[in-house]
Amino acid sequence: MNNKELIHLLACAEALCQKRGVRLTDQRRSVLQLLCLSNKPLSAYELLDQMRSVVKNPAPPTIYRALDFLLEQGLVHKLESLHAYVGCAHPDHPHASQFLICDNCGEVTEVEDTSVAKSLKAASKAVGFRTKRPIVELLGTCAHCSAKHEK
Amino acid sequence: MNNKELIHLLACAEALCQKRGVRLTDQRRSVLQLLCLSNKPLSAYELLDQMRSVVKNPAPPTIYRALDFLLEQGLVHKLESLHAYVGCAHPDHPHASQFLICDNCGEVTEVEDTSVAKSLKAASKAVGFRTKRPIVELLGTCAHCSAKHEK
DNA sequence: ACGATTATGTTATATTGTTACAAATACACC
DNA sequence: GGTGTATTTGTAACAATATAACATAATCGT
Repeated sequence: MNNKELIHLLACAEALCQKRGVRLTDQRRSVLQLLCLSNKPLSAYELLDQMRSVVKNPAPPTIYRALDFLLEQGLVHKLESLHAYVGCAHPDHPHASQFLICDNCGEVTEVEDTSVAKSLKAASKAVGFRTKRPIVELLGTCAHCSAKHEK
Repeated sequence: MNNKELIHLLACAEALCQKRGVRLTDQRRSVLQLLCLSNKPLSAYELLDQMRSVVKNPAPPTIYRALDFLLEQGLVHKLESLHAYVGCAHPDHPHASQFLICDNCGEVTEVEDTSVAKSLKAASKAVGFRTKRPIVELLGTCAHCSAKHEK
């Protein structure tokens, strides 16, 4: 994400929190910012390292609390299969996304496929299951790496 | 899983490994057995505890190696969101499954929905992504717990 | 029987995440 | 503005999950 995008996203996050009556404190904003500036998912402890340039002696709870908040507000996502976190690409509307995770270059793409969402809904409805949090992470090879490997 | 089912599943696993020229050793079989007998997912360390009744001094690698093998052979699945493992319900054919995980009672149901598989395939194909391992875990409330809660 | 491969034993350590309690800050209300 | 309350942050210890490294043992093909 470039600088202009970051500024827009932070403004968006700010507005969202204001509207909801929750506080986007300095620490929370910093964590969000670090995630958005990174071009790859960051683990909690990578975030912890990077936070040293922002606060004096960050400890694990510092990060996990900020992450908990941001996850609740839908501003970041957790990638369960990587134990890592990414900034949400579309924080302005609630959504169930899917993640395409390239195990070659590490690139992660967030997509929102309505057809996937629909079929998941149908499958769970068929057995009376009420989904609160759908986790969809596809591990594989991105287009770029596939092409490169075939050369 | 009841005893008869377990015997069938172990025989099936045995045959599969034979066919593939890989070894289903005592330890591996024990881990598979423990997972299949459990009515809920087990963490690696729960397995480790239970293995004490089978081998003298099991250490983490004992379990993780067995799990690695069983995962490779498709005999067990890992639930990324729970850090836990379950015996595969249909080991005899390769498949991409989805898991419905009840966060109330802990029940996990493995389903194989072709419509979900298809839409995931379409979504990834659209961006040139080649999926090797699809992870689909729906966290929510199972039918039984939903009904109970409404009473 | 021999050498090579595969599996296991053992110790230590890395990584990820939580608990518990104290101090500080922000907020609502008077 | 002061006061009590709720929220956020600081800090230390620890729990849970997973891997590394290297030694020993079992198995397999020849």
